[in-house]
Amino acid sequence: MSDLLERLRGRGWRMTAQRRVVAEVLDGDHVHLTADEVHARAVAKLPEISRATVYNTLGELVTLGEVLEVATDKRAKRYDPNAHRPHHHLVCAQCGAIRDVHPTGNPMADLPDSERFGFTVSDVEVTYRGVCPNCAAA
Amino acid sequence: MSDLLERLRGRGWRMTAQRRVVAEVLDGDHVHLTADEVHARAVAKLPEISRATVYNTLGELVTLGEVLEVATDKRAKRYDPNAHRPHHHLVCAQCGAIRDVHPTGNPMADLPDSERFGFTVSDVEVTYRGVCPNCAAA
DNA sequence: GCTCGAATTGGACTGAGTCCAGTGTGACTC
DNA sequence: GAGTCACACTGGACTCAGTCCAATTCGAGC
Ligand SMILES: [Mn+2]
Ligand SMILES: [Mn+2]
Ligand SMILES: [Zn+2]
Ligand SMILES: [Zn+2]
Repeated sequence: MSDLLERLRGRGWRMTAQRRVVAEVLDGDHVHLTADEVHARAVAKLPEISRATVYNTLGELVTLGEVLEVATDKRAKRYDPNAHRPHHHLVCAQCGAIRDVHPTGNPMADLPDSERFGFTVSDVEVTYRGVCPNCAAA
Repeated sequence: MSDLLERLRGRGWRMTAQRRVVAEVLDGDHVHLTADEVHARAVAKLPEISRATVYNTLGELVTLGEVLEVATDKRAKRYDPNAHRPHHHLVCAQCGAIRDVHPTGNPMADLPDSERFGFTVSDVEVTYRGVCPNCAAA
């Protein structure tokens, strides 16, 4: 994730301990944390970081296109650092576990003109739901 | 929508003025109201209906499978009376307008086993985003 | 090291939604 | 048509996610 910090510095981002910690927390694959989860993990590394700063930083990362907001459940937004490889999500309806998935085919092409109502369509978001192996075993 | 009331009565639903009004408000095509919008329209017909009752009734209709919850924007849930014809949504990124759409093809078939991580996948939700003709004109 | 504009802070605030104890009423019975 | 009572309704308090803001701190260029 230091390449992320590198990119951000290049874009004139002032580097602070708080921003570094938020970026560190958002590292890895299949990471989809809520803002409060990010805050909890950030506090473990930098005890006095505030909720407001976590929200500010997440908002900036989203604006910069480095992090995506995903709304897979109907509660808190989740923040997804995997912004550079387009993907969709597979969600466990029981425990909420989320995996990144890469379906074949192009759902955009599946929407005929007659179903576009004059909209200029620019984006598709696909969410698969099911039961994860863990929950199926229990 | 009186066929809806009929079905519900058949399932032992006690018929009250409040429930009738909520069902009336949720009539029509491309209807995707928030709970507070439903409440506002219900109040116009039955001034003293409470927010709690609107929430309760919407929750029951969802449980009974007569209404769907959709989370197209990241604010309030929306309630969709079009529960009996499967469909997806096309959302205007600017004004939030929502249309029901019926894409061709089956996105479920586009998720290979290797991308299922052992999940039992039962459902897919597709959201198209773009700009509606109204917003494009402005 | 200084300086100053940008970043951080915590606490108040908003909006969506839930919960609950007390009150009201639909539908069934006679 | 009145009586009953389980179920439904009410409004206000509460929770949770997120936003806002005035006062303070601090990174980085000089
Ligand atoms: Mn993801
Ligand atoms: Mn719909
Ligand atoms: Zn699970
Ligand atoms: Zn629009």
